[in-house]
Parts: sequence; structure tokens; C-alpha cells
Amino acid sequence: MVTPPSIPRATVARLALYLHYLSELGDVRPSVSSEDIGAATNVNAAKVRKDLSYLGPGGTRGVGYAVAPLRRRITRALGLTKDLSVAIVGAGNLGSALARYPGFSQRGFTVAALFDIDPAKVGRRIGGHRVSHLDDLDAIAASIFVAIIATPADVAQSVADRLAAAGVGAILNFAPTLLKTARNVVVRNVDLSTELQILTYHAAQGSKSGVAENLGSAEDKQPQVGS
Amino acid sequence: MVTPPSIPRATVARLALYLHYLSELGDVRPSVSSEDIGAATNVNAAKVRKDLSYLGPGGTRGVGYAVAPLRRRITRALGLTKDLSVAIVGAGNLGSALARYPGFSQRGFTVAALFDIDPAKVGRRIGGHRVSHLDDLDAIAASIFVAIIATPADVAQSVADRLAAAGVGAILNFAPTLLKTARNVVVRNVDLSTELQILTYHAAQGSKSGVAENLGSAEDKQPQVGS
DNA sequence: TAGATTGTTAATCGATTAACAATC
DNA sequence: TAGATTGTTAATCGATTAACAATC
Repeated sequence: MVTPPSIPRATVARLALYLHYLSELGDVRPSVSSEDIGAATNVNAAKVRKDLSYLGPGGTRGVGYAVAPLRRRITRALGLTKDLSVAIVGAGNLGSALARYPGFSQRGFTVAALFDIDPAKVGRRIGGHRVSHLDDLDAIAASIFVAIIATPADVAQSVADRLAAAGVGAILNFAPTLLKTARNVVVRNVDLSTELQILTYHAAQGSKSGVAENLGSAEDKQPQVGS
Repeated sequence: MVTPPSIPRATVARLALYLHYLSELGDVRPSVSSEDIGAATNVNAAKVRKDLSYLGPGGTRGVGYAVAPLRRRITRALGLTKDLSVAIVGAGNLGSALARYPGFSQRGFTVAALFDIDPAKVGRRIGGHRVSHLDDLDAIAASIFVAIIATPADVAQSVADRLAAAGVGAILNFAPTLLKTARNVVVRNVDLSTELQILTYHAAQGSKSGVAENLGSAEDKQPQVGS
């Protein structure tokens, strides 16, 4: 059995970035160089080549990378070949906004379910999605690939437990809570206030020197290992 | 003049994490150990100590760190001593949700303005905030510390330009666009679809081995250097 | 062929972490 | 004193990047 080459964490995040650029690029140009990609995404060109080399050789020396094939290769490497179903838990301010967010479907994610536990919300339609009661999670969990937690902090852990029990393997958590999850559940946290705090520090520094950065969004990203 | 010790990028993100934990902790316990903090935030205890050492020595051997003073020291190091004003640009789904988000004020950020350019939205109140026209930015820009861009992707760059021209030094960008900004503007990007894509890859890997992570949401985090 | 650009090596840099002396 | 825990060193690990041979 061939061991699939595991792609470094930082590289995965940048591949998603390159893919975004390549999508914007359309098909007006037949090829792009690592220099082009680097300029557009603020990444060193050598790093771009190194990142792309994890997908196996695919460029042409003296020419660059053919745009459409490269897009396909990154798409395949990230596991984005099929449309992926997303469930949103929490139909409050943030959950509702996410349910109406057009960006997900543009990049291959389909909001397949929107959950809440508030009887006043269950049954209503938000952004074309009917709000289901969280108790009905098991019925559709099998078709869900990623769940987004957009609940108040105090129930986020219990929601994560229910999602894990239902077999959901990936969680994007917007609640300001560090989730304790089993090892086979992948969690990414996006804490809006923490983002502002990090920005605050760098802005104070920046007014002295001059920097700018991003993600890891979140990338920078703090660790979250299963318990 | 004393050079202020510059704190490494990854450490800054974790300090925000520790601060969150210390806030949750309240004052029931007089002190915490690096072991305690590490367990709560999923960070190696040695790393916690190293991170905290950037603030100068503050713990007591054999005892740990006094909770309240440590909270104050991190708060000061991150520049969070005063309440900071936030402006939200874009009063659509996401901008409106952010304007109503209670988490900001809980962590010392005040939403001081909400901007849009849609005449149908200007003048309306959303979450207690009156929507102003973006043309009125200059009038209040001086009091703004961070701006959040929650506009469609196609206008995000021009909004960033206007914010920079008005003197706003820090931007949290939710639009799926890599902003080109001057060197003295600090930008952090939170791209929701990219987060899902990164999660997708790790989930596919995770079903083989078993991992879980987070931020740097952002930490991870992709680079974004000023042009 | 000359020019361009990949793919990869190897040097460098920075971040993580085990280990332990210092010390409460 | 014995036990606990910090603060820091030094080893390790992984990520970045300059450099360049390979080659279109």
C-alpha cells in the first residue's frame, strides 16, 4: 500500500489560498509561474514551489504551471472533488448569517442543515434552509461532512459532544470555547474576539515598525488537540 | 530608550488564549501553574512558561502564577488596557450579525460604528447601532482602532483603501479577498470557505490517524504583507 | 541556442520542548 | 527539609528560503 504523502499543516492552508487565486484567475492565461502565485498571495516563490511539489511534479520548466490542471490537482489534494455538506448548529445572529452566506456554495460547500433547539426557531426558514431541531441530528448526520458551531459558548461543548456521537468528523467552532473532543474529530476554532486581540497587539507594534499578516485565520491559529 | 521586547507571533496568539482561560477562571483560585494553563488550552506546559517569560518573570517557584496579576500582565502586554473601538463596514448578513455579537463587548471591544453604502440601510438601527454612510468615515475614523470588513469581495479592496486613507491601522477582513495595503496597516484575514477547506483536508487525514487543531485561525494563518 | 522557470538541495532560521538548576 | 514549580538552557524539530542544476 502506498503511503499518501502527508502535507504539512502550513502548506495545506497556503494551498487553499493558491486555489482561491487560481479560481479567480479563470482561464484567460494558460499558465502561471510560482512567481505569479507568490505575488498574488504574498508568499515567497520558493515556498510556492515547495508547497506545490507535495502534489508531485506538475510544472514545466521554463514555462510554469498550467492553470486548469493545477487547480484540479490542488482540489484533489485537499479532498474537494465532491460537493461537501455542511451543517450549521445555532440559528442565532451568526448562524443565520452563515446560512445566508453565498461564499460557501461558491466554493463547493452546501449548507445541508441548520439546527437549533429554540422551538420558536425550529420550522422557520432562514436563507432558504428550514431550521431543524438538534434532536433530529442523527437522521441526517451521515450525510454531513463538516459542522459549524455558532451557538452561545455555554452549550458549545455539549453540541460538540452530540456532533461527535453522531459521527461528524470535522467542526468549525465559532463559540469562544476550547472544545474537548475525541481524537478522531478535527476542530478549528475561529474566535472573533481573540482575532481582534491579536490584531490589537500587532497594530500597536505596527505603528512602530510596520507589519501585516493573516490567517491562519484564524492559521495562526491556536492548537486544539483531542482529549 | 528601552527596546520593548517583541513577542513572537505564535506567542501573541497563545497569550490571548491564556487570557481567555484566566478570565473564565475568575478569582476562585489564587494561583495557576503552567501545567494548569497548558491543560486548559492544549498547550505544552514548557511552552506556556516560555510564552509567559516574554512578559518578564512573574511566577513563584513551587507555587505558580497569581491569577489576577497574570491577567493584568497579559492584558497590558497585548495592549488591551483600554476599551477599544471597532468599526464594522458592511451591514449585510455578516456585518449585522457581528454588530449584534455580544462577545466583543465582553472582551473589551466596543462597536462604535457600522457603515454601509446602501441608502436603504443607512439610518436604520442594527443591534443598537445606527448605520452610517461610508462617506462619513473620516468624521469618526480618529476614534476607531480596528475596522472589520464584512462587505462583498468585490468592494473589499476599495474599502480597505478608504480605511487606510482615513488612518485606520488595523483591519479584520472577512471578505474572501487578499487585500493590498500599505505597510503600516495590519491585516488579518478570516476566510470562512478557506477554513472549511483546510478542515476538509485534515478531516480526511484524521479519519486515518487522528488530529485536531485550530487557529491561529487563523494561526495558523496565512501571510499578508503590505505592498 | 538563450532565456525562463521548475524541482530540489542545503543552509538558515525560528519555534517547540525536554531537562534541570534555582528557589519558593 | 521535601515537594512543587518556575525560568532558562540547549537540543530538537520543522519550516523557510537562497541557490542552482535540470530542462523546457
